Formats: sequence, C-alpha cells, structure tokens
Amino acid sequence: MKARLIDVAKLANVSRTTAFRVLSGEGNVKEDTYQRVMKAAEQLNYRPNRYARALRTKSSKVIGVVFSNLFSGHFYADIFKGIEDAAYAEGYTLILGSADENLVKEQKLLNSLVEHQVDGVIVAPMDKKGRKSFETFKKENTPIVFVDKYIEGFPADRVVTDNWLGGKLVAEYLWSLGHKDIAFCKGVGWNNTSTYFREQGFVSCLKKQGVNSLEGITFPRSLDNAMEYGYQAVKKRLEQGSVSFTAIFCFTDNIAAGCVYALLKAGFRIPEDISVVGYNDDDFCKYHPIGLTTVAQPKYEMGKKAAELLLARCQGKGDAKYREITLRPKLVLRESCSVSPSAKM
Amino acid sequence: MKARLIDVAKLANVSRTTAFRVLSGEGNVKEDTYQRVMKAAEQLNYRPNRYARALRTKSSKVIGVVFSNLFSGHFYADIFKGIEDAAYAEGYTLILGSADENLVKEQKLLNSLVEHQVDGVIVAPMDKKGRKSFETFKKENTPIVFVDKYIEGFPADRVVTDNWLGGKLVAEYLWSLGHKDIAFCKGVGWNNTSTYFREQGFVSCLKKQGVNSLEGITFPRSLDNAMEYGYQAVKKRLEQGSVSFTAIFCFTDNIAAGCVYALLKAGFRIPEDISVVGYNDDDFCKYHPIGLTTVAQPKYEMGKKAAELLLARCQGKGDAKYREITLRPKLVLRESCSVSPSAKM
DNA sequence: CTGTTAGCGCCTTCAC
DNA sequence: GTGAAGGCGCTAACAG
Repeated sequence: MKARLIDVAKLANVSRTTAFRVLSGEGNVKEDTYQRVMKAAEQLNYRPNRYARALRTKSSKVIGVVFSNLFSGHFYADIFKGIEDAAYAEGYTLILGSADENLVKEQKLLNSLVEHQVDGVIVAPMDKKGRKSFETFKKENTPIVFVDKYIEGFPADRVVTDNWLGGKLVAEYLWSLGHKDIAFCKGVGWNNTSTYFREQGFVSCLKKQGVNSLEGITFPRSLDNAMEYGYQAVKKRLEQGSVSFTAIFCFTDNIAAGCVYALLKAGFRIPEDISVVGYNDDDFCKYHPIGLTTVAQPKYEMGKKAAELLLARCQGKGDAKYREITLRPKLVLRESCSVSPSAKM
Repeated sequence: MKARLIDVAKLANVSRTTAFRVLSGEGNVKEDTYQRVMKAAEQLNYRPNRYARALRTKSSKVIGVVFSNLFSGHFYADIFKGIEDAAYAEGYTLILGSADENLVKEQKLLNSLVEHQVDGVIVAPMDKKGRKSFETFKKENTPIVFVDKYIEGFPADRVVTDNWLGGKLVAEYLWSLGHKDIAFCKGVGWNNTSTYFREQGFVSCLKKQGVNSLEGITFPRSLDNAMEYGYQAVKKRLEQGSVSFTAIFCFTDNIAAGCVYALLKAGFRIPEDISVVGYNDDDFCKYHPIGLTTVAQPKYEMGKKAAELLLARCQGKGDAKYREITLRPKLVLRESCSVSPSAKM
C-alpha cells in the first residue's frame, strides 16, 4: 500500500540507488533524472520508512523523555494519561506532538507519524480547515480516532463529550438563578466542534427562554495563554463602558480564571455581583479561593476509550461501522455563582 | 554492542528460531532448552530491536497522539515544549512517558526506550533510588541528559536550576519582611536533588539568621494531586493546635494553592496573617485572586538546553567532559506576602 | 521439538 | 551519472 523507494524508482525508470540519491539530496544526478524521481515520489506520496532506515543506519532519530510525573489535572494532560494507561497495558508506545494551534504544524506532525509507520493516531483536530491533512493521512490506511473534537463526516471513530448538553446545563443553571443578562467568553479563532456545540447549546437554550441580552466577549489575539486571554477580554470590555450582564460563561476554566481576576481587580464581587462558570473542571477550580463552578468532562475516560477503540482497530477487531461515543458532562456546583442581583431587586 | 537474537542463540547453543520461540513465548520448546535460552538472554540483557520487528511485522506498536495544544504554563509541560522545539528543529521525534512517581514504572519506561533504540534520553529522575536503572541503561551506550533533577555523580550531562539559591532567595525575602517563625511544606517522599537543595538553601540560610522556629508541614499520602496535598497538610496542622508561624514556603505552586485555600477556609487572611510563597511560577499564580509570590525557573530554556546537549552528543559533538548547566531562578513578587504581623507588634 | 531460509525497506559500498 | 548487491535484526513459512 505505502509507496517504497523501489516503487518510486520503478515509476521514474531508475534504480533504487538513483532514487535514493535524489531523495536524500546526496550525490550527483542529471537534472532530468532528478525531476523524474521527484515527480514520481510526489505522485506516490512517498515517505521513507523510518524503521528500515533506523535498522540500517542504527540511528532512530527518536529521543525518549521520562518525567517523574506529568502535568495532571488539566484537560489534555488527563486525556493523555488515559491514552497512556490503555496503550501501555497492551505494549504500545506513544509519540506525542502538539500542533500549537497551527495548521501547518498539525500537518507536519501527521507526516512525521506516517514516516514512523504508527499503527494508528489519536487526534484532537484543531479546526475543520485541517480536514485535508487527515484525508491525506487516511490514504495510508492508518486508523484515526478523534478525541474531544472531530472533523464532521470524516470516516473515523470518535470519543467526545456532549458539548451541546454542557452548554445547555450552564444555561439552565444560570437561568434558574434568575440571570437574564448573560455574557460568554470563548477563545477567539476557535472553530471546532467542541466549542461550536457548546455555544449552540448555551445560546439556543437561552434564546428559547427569552433572555434579555446575550453578549459575546472576546479579545482578538493569539491563544498561547488562555488565562491572559480571559483577563484581557474582560478588561477590554470593561473599558468600553458599563456592563449589564450578571453572569459570564467561560468556555474553559483557564479563561474563567483570567475573567475572575479581571473582574475582581475591577471591584466586582463574585458571585454577588457577577456569577462565573468555567468548563473542564481542572484541578485548580476546587482550590480557587472562589470555588469555581464548572462543567466536568470525563477526561481520563475519554482518552482511555479512544485508545481502546484505536487498539481494537489496529488489531483488526474494529467494527465495520465507525463508532461515535459521546460521554456526558456534569455540572459541578461550587461558589462562583449566585442568584442574580437584578432578580433580587 | 547491543545483544541480538543471534547472540542469545549462540550462547545457548540453539538456532535463532528456537531462541525466538522461547523469548516470544510461542511454540513448544524443551524445558532444558527453554532455561538455557532464558539464561543467555538475561545474561546478555537482550531486548528485541523494535525497528527490525516493526519492519518485519509491519506493525510498529506505536501510536501517535496529536493535540491542538498542550498543557502549557506548568512546570514539566513547559520543559517538554522546550525539548520539543529543539528536537523537531533537527528532525527528531519524541516518545514521552511518565513514571508516576513509581520506580518500577521508571525502570520499565527506560527498558521500553532501549527496545526503541532511541538515540538518547532526557530524564527527570524521581529519586536517587532509581540509580540502578540508569546504570543498566547506560551500558547500552545511549546518552542521557538529566533535566531539573539528577543522580549525583552519574556520568551524564545535566541542566538544572540553582535550587539552593531558590531556597535562599525565599528565606532572605521572608526574613527581610520580619518573619521569624516560618513553616515549609514540601511533598512527602520527595527525595531528589531539586527539593533537597531547595530545602537546604532555605533552612540553612534561616538558621544562620537565627530564626525562632522552623516547622515542616506534611501530610503522609501519595502525591497524585499536589493541591490536595497542600490543602490536607495545612488542614491537619491546624487541627493539631494553634499556629505560631507567620509564613509558609511551599515547594511548588500547586502545593501553595492548596495551602492558601486551607488557610483561607480556616479564616486566616493572606498576606496579613500569613504570607505564602510558592515555587515554579506556573501561569495561574499571576491570575490567582491573591497574586502568588513565587520563584520562577526558566523552564522552557531548561528543556531546550537539555535537548541541545543531547543532540550534540547523539551527533558525536558532545564534550568529553559532562556539562553541568545551572540556570538561575528568580523571585517573582506578587501579593501573597507582607510584613510579619509579629514584627508590627 | 528444532533448524534453514528468505525477506521486510533502506542505505552503502563497489563496480561500471 | 548510474546500477547491482548485500545486510541491518527480526519473524514466519516450511522442512525435518
């Protein structure tokens, strides 16, 4: 299935050696030959097999990293742990890469994984714009399992939580406390299924109830620090003028932490003046001086299930039909929400 | 250097196939033969070469994990990012494993990395008791670079920060604020160079100044959640009776978050009644309602330097002498410390 | 129960 | 400027 050096060579009508010389960039080759080989390689989507190479050169170009403990208590960290446990139990090893919210890097990582002949991949795709990368990858016949986020209509298993429900739970809760002027703060440039459904569930539920005002608060900058993002978003909003909302729903706990900080600095009391809800139930929520009300997702479970699904496919035991596992989120009540001050008036 | 299947076979006086049958546990072999092969394998410390195996079986037993972003803003996460950037720039790939504060698991991870023929490893060793694992590993001639923590006297490069200085910085600062009754809260069972020196720097500096009391606060339980640990440690201490200290130095920010929470719940004001200092300068410190004073370490830098050192060695460019790079920590002042209430009296 | 043999895909020496 | 051939270490089909 996967193109080998010899396939490229044949297509270009040269020997393996010549093809190698071209592709490795070493040795002199006639311009014409060079072009033919390059074209053939591209056509076949050739990627060298790193295992063969490592075997031959005795250099794997892989580095092991062993930490005494991982960064647990955060969203992806806990998902990773779930994957790790399930994978190690079956003797599998993990290569981890972060796309840093950068589509090109996501693509590159996928390519690198093809070279590594991985048996499968677990991906939290960052944006539907990345779809093409996955389509290319899929041609290698390597199974993909989406976790947390997914590409709609793509032929792959997936394990997610019900984000629509998550948004709805928050909406209902805030509504039940009498909040009718509500804001939400999501990451800018987030264009993925999770936040999309979270927003849909939240907004549509409130609109149906007949909310007075529903305001989106954002700050247009890159996302390397979600806490800073939440902080800046609220700060900017406050500078623009007085505020009518009595509650904010933040799409992650980190954003919530930043919002809370900005609100507090500006003299608001939480929850008396403004209620805040986060999402994910990261560890710190519980130990935040204002216990953060949030929506918990079964993160570890998600990772574990994703790995199990993938391993089943790797071992040819996967269902013919792609599975779509949807786990339930859960509202975790703490102290950052109270009855709306306007309702009390 | 590394033992191959054929070496085992020769030593046991059997064919490769028989040796294979024994080691893979498949097929019937005479008890006597079985024993001979097992003994030979152990003697030679044989580990199958996963590249050869992957090439042959067309299954790598490796899974790729691609996340849209990583859990940045935490200690090991940022170190990992530094490693990742340096490694990817040179075409290297990373296998990440967490030992979960478990020596056996650390050992297993190392073994797995040997099978993977990694070109090198970067390790934050969790305890000097794990030394033997590294010695075994070292026999494979694979370079090791220690990051953050290290095994004393072990022949390997290392990149750390000056933890003794970090402890001293905190001690001097608290002393300058007039604190003379001070507590510290470190993780239980932590027996590594980082916390050891951190404690030494802190304690010895204070003793020299003539501190009134210096109390260690701990809670003997496993460390899966450092925030909970800090919380429980303080809670337990408060239950035991009244408190004389006016400041607590926590060995990580997570512990600090837990301590702060417990203190607040118990009615103490921070920093008016008790000052708190953390360590690491994780992102959340800045957005904590009580801005957390802490000690920043150049985490990303540490990871990057470690990777550079390792890559140099992998490419035969390493110094004959092992390098010991020590970076400087920095005290970050925020709002969780103030002049000692006893000094004001 | 044990051994012989061939080949995975790549890189590398050597010969033309 | 190009090609043929061999081997890295392991596994699996086939013999005995």
